[in-house]
Amino acid sequence: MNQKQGSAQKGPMPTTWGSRNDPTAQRLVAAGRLLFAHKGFRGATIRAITKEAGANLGAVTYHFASKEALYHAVLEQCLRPLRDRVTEAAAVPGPPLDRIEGVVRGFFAHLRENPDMPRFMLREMVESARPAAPVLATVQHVLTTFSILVREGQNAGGIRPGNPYLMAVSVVFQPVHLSVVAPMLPHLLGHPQGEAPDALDPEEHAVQFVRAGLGAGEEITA
Amino acid sequence: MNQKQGSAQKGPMPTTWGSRNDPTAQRLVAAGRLLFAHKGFRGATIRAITKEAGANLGAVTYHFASKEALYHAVLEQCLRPLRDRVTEAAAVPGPPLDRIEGVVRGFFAHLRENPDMPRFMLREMVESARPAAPVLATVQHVLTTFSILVREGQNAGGIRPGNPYLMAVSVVFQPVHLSVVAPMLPHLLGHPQGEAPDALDPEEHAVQFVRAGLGAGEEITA
DNA sequence: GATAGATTCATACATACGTATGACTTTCCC
DNA sequence: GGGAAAGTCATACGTATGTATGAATCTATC
Repeated sequence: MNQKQGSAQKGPMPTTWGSRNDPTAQRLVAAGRLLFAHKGFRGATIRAITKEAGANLGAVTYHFASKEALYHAVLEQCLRPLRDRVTEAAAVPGPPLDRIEGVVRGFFAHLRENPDMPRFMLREMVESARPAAPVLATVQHVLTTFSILVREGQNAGGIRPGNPYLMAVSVVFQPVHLSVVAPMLPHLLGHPQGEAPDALDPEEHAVQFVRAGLGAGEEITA
Repeated sequence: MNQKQGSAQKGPMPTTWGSRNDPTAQRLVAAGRLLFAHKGFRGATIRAITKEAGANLGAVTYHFASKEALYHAVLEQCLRPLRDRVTEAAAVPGPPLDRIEGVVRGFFAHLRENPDMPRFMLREMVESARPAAPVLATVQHVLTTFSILVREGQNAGGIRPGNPYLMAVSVVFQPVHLSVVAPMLPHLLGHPQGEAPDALDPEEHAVQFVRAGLGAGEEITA
């Protein structure tokens, strides 16, 4: 009948996991990602997801055993690449502030390539009292990575003193909320269409804001 | 039968609006505020709200005509004081950077006094494609207020160049997400209970981060 | 090409939701 | 104190939801 996701290799193809190589399951994850991001867990119905994926109503139950399991699969597929990208961006050599800039830019790139992700992250941050496991792992990882870089910079002298975790929070949320809000800005401020008042480059702005916010004070002129 | 909210003074007391002075309607707004903030619009059911308020199932329909109308009332009750506080904090005399600090502190104070508000704001930002009217008005107002202060500071020289709206976004979200994330930090980072690793003062951190992020570079030493 | 397993499909079921309804009880003004 | 309006209450209705079920179809191996 069903196949639980954790149990053995009983998937449609004997690969590592029951959804790989399977068009339907893949399409379900893609559709779930789209709809979960835009309507939340409760708001995205199995009927809408399966319709979006061109699959039968029973497909989610068959391939993932439950809506929540599909949700976890979607989260994992969204967040794992982000974790990887943050890890490698933090590992390049150079002064900590430059590496932080690299992570911020990597974050932006990832959000640009996956447009439904920032909404998703904000939503998960807010939706459940206890975030799901992939979210928790990602947040922990990103926050820890940033805070280590911050502490390094504080020891080396390029970053001003302050709690590294709070600094990490202030930094990591810049790409997230700027990616969500910046596209809405023209509409929010009353400008009729996409007519941007000035140049709206959230990434460049974020980089400068973060560098200024963390920096010991002389890196702009240097 | 019912009383629509917009129509005339047909409320339980002939005051300005149908919910003022009425214990039940007030309790519904309070309960709705609590539950909407924690579970979202769809997640907070009328049954849960009325139970929380100690009212009958039909109370929402009777006092507000619909769940959505209650939601709007809740939003209005949440956001109006915030708008007012921002307005008056921005109006005090002084250099723009100090007034921005004042607005940030006012923001924090408001969020501290209304603990379910930051979740609420993030949620509304993310939940609906088009935010509700009170949210839109508040966001517009706060963003405009900040951007005006930023531009003033840029002209006066205390604030570095850059798009004022993006700067406003970066500033205004600091109180919001710090208020949400900071209490979760010890748990997120694995520290068992409320045992904070260092001093966790989100407000002080935000003020310094914002000043540094916006400042032209010399206000710390000055 | 038959057969077993994997997958799709239509449909059914139980539950939870927002709202409607009409009877009941309280409150207030003359 | 009587009566109308305001408010409360229990219950019903229609719909939407996640999941279960069993038959039908596809796929691959011998």
